[in-house]
Amino acid sequence: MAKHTDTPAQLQLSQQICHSLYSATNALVRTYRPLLDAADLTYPQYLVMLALWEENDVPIKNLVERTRLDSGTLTPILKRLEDKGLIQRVRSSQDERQRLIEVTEAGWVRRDACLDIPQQLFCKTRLSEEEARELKSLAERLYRHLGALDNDRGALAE
Amino acid sequence: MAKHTDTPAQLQLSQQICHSLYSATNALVRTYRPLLDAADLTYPQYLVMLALWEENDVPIKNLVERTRLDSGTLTPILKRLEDKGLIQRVRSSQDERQRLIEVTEAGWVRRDACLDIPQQLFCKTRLSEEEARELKSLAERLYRHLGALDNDRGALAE
DNA sequence: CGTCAATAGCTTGCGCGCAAAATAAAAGCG
DNA sequence: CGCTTTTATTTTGCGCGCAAGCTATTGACG
Repeated sequence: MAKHTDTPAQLQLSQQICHSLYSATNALVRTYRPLLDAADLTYPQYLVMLALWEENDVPIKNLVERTRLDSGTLTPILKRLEDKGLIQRVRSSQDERQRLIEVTEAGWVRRDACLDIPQQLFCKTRLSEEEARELKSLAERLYRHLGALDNDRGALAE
Repeated sequence: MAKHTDTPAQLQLSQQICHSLYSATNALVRTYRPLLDAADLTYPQYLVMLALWEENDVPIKNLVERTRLDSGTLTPILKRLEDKGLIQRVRSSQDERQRLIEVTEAGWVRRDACLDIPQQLFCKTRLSEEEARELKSLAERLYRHLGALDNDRGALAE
C-alpha cells in the first residue's frame, strides 16, 4: 500500500506536543524506577506516600485531589500499600462511607529511604533550575486548563 | 499515627516536577479520548497510525524508534490495529525475523477522520503557540537527557 | 560449514489509568 | 419518618508500559 498523499502538516508526529510530553513522562517514570526499587515503591505508590507524609489520616477523596489520581486507581494502590504495611485504611466513625488513610510506623520509617530521591532524579534530568521551573509551570498550566478528573465539560468561567 | 516531623522540603508534593508532568500528561490523554473515539483509536494507537501515515511498510524496530514505545507494548497494539483492519503485518522475505507493517486502504481512509483532531486538541489546551513551543521543547530536552527505551546506563558522552 | 552470539519480535506478569457500573451509607425532602 | 438523591468508595473490564524471559533467524568467526 503506497503512501496516498503527503502527510498533512498537522498529522506529523514531530509536531505533536503530546507525543513529546507522553514520551518524556514515560521516560521520567522509567528513571524513577531504579531509585524507587530501594524503597519498594512504584511511582504512583510514591506519589500517594508523598501526599500522606504531608497530611495523614485523610479520606480517599482528599487523596484523589492531591495526587490527581482517580479513586478507581487509588483503591488498588492503597490496598498494596496496606499489604506492604505502610498504611492502614480505617473506616470513619463519623461517616461510615469514608475510609481514613493513616501512615503506620513502618510508613514513616520508609520516608527516610526516600529523602535523597528527588535530588538524585533531578540530576538525571540534567535540566537547569530555570528549565525545571519553566517546565513545571507550563505543565501546571496545561493541567489546570484541561481540567481535573471528573471535568465533564471544561469550566467555561474565564 | 501522628505526623512525626514536618515534611522535608524535597518531599513536598507541590515541588515535584514529575507530578505536574505526570498529571498533565494523563489529563492530555483523557482529553484526546472523546476526540479519538470517533476514529475508534486509543491514544497510543493513534500515535502508531501517525507514524505509519508518515512512513509505511517499515519493520517494528522502526516504529519503536519513532513512536518511542517499546516492542512489548507495540506488539499488542499492532495486533489490535490489524484486527480493526487498519494495517497488515507481513513477514519480510529478505529477513524472516522482521515483520513489515503496512497501512491498508481502510487505514488510509481513517486518516481523514483524524485531520481535525490536532487543532481541536490544541484549542482545549488553551496554550498560546509560544507556550506550546516552549513546553514541547523542554519535554524533548528532558526525553533526550533521560535517554530512550533501552538506555541501561545514561550515555555519558557529553 | 558448524557454532556462537547478536538481532527482531513475541509472550508473560504485574501495576497502573480510567470509564462505567455496583454498593452502601448519609442527606435532603415531602 | 419513608423515599429519592447525592456522596464515598469499590469493582469490572480493557488497554497500555515495561522488565524479563523466550523463540526464531541472521550474522560473525574460526
